[in-house]
Amino acid sequence: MINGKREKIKKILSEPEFGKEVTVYGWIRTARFSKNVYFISINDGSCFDSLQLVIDDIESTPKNLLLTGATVKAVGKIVESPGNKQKCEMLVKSLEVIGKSDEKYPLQKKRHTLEFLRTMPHLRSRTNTLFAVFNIRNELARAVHNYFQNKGFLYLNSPILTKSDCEGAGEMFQVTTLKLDEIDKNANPLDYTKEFFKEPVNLTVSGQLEAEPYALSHGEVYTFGPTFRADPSTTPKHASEFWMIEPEMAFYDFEDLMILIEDFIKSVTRNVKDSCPSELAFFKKFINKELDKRYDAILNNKFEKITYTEAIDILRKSKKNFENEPVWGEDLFSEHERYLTDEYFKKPVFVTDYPSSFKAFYMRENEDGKTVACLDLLVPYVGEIITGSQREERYDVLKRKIEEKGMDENVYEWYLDIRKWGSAPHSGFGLGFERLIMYLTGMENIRDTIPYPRNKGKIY
RNA sequence: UCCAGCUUGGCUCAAUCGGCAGAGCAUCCGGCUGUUAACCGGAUGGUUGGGGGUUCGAGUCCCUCAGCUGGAGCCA
Repeated sequence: MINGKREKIKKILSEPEFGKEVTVYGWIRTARFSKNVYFISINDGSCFDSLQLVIDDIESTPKNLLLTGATVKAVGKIVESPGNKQKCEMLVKSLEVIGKSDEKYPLQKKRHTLEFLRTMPHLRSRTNTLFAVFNIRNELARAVHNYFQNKGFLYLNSPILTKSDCEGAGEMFQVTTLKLDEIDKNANPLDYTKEFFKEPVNLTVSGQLEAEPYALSHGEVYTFGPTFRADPSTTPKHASEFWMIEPEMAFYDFEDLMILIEDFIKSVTRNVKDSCPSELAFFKKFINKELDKRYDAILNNKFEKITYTEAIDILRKSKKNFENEPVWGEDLFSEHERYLTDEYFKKPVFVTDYPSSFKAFYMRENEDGKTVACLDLLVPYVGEIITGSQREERYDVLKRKIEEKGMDENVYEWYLDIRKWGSAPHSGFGLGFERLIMYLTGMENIRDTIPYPRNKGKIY
């Protein structure tokens, strides 16, 4: 028995029982050797902080095996530490290297660049930075589930393989069992009779359309799963495979939607702040000195609400020299969004009621006939993290919009059905999980918030 | 897809006008009475991303290819 006799470092550090002899297993982060005593910091994965092992009996300790990255088993007594960086440490009675390392081990104890670490996703989670990122990611996931579960939302597993394209949410990955070099590319239309599903199927770009029907049976639902977009972008904010949280709620109008989003973001942010103090202290020290301001911006502010029309007005009145002139009827550019969040408001901003011309067909048409009840939530430094809207629940209006946008009505028959029978006002939004992680950790590249990132031209 | 920048020991970076490729860390050896990403002394380690060109001489200039990074667009 190993695990049954193993004490986790998290428990030792959080509730130390001085004088107790325990057995720990872990990986060497740093080792410091002086004449009469060795210090080894080990991490066992149970928490961000390491345990310091103090070795007095240096005669029988194989110093040359105590390399960064090696796995050790240590038995010893937990004592108060005279050093000021930790409150307790282990006086080692016996130490055994059970998994060797060597001089080729690529991780040094000094800082590496994140680009270098990206080349080794199988090892980088052993570094402080990535270790902390994935702890935050886990806490945030827990917080998301807790939030919706406590509110009685149904966790819906929307399909990964799907026929729907969510109308231009992004480029799709087509899934096929056919051998690409055996396909008759000249056939028009392509012959799908030999295809597995007998028709084209893609990886999902959004679970929203599939979630809406469940909102009209279960009232309040949310999805939380992987999403795939074959966009050619390789920007720090885009990944080909990322996770989205997509709640859909019946009997929520646009105002209800904004209240929920603000409460939700504040709740999960508070949760991360309270449960990951060691990680956040680390990020503040090494990644982003102004991390506190980001938490302040969310926790101690009412989110700003402006309409798209007001946003255009603010931008046009600003003295800022934009490369792209803000014009009503055209979408906001990145530089415009950045100005609003980073310079003008310096806190999260809802930009609402965009012109329907460049927004999706399912967004509910406003009384003016020109704009729709939609929102983007913009946050400082990261930009857009949420898109949401009240959904068009009126059968006739939705049908008209589908026609106007030149979409194939047959494909959306099922989607129209839920407006035909028992329709109800409903709203929903999509949150890019990794973008929130970026905001809450200060990490500047989405590839450093995903265990195994995927991008155009690169599958790590 | 477009634009810009970068590529030098295992890692992070220097190298002035085109003139002897260098430092810190890692590793190894030695030292140090409790260290904190320890410290002190020494050693090992290089076809300067690949290919081509200009030049007496190229890390440095030119062409080309590749990879990476950033920006734009698109989006979450």
